[in-house]
Amino acid sequence: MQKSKKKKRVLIYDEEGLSLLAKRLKEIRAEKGFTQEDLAYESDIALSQIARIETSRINPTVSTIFRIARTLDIPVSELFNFKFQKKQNI
Amino acid sequence: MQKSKKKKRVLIYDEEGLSLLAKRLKEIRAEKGFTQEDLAYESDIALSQIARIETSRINPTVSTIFRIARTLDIPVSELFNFKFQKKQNI
DNA sequence: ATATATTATAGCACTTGTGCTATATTTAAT
DNA sequence: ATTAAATATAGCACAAGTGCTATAATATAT
Repeated sequence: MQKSKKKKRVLIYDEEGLSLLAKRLKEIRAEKGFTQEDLAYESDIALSQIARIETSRINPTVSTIFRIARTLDIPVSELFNFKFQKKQNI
Repeated sequence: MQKSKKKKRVLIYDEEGLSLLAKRLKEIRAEKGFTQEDLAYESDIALSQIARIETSRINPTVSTIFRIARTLDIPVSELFNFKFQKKQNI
């Protein structure tokens, strides 16, 4: 390589998983009759953050998901109750 | 307040959930016969990161967990197959 | 006991998650 | 059609996740 293109570090971002999680959260939240604002308020999570998760625009931490699960009063595994279809692209 | 003590922002950190996840990962990884290094290498995740997760010293993102689940060839929900005992302390 | 393998810690740089606030967009009610 | 409610976006500051590298501590073999 002539100009040693500085390799930009790519962090982990699992698009498929994130959008499946988003979908699952939207579903369950609706079932439970929570608005995003309800969930945000009762979980003490920013409303913008809830929206970001449900539109899979961020890669939340597990603690955020834990807190959501606690508020919705469901096992965490419920939110991850899906199957990957694709091979992961790193 | 005299000196308006600037309130430090406290981010979400679910200790109980994180240590349950750590335990679950350790178990499953052992069952599958992976060392931390195996898992790190095959998942393309830093070894130090795997260790940090298994000692619950960090709060990983869901994509990291997704990638681990993919490598271990298990449903993500397997890693979250536990129940909270405590009320969350915010 | 002593190598060897495995796991745990540490520090740094870089990237990104999160909270906050405000605003725009979409959806639902009337 | 208007209004109101709900959801989506945006930008900033700050905290923290991640990769990398090196080293320490612990467990396992021999």
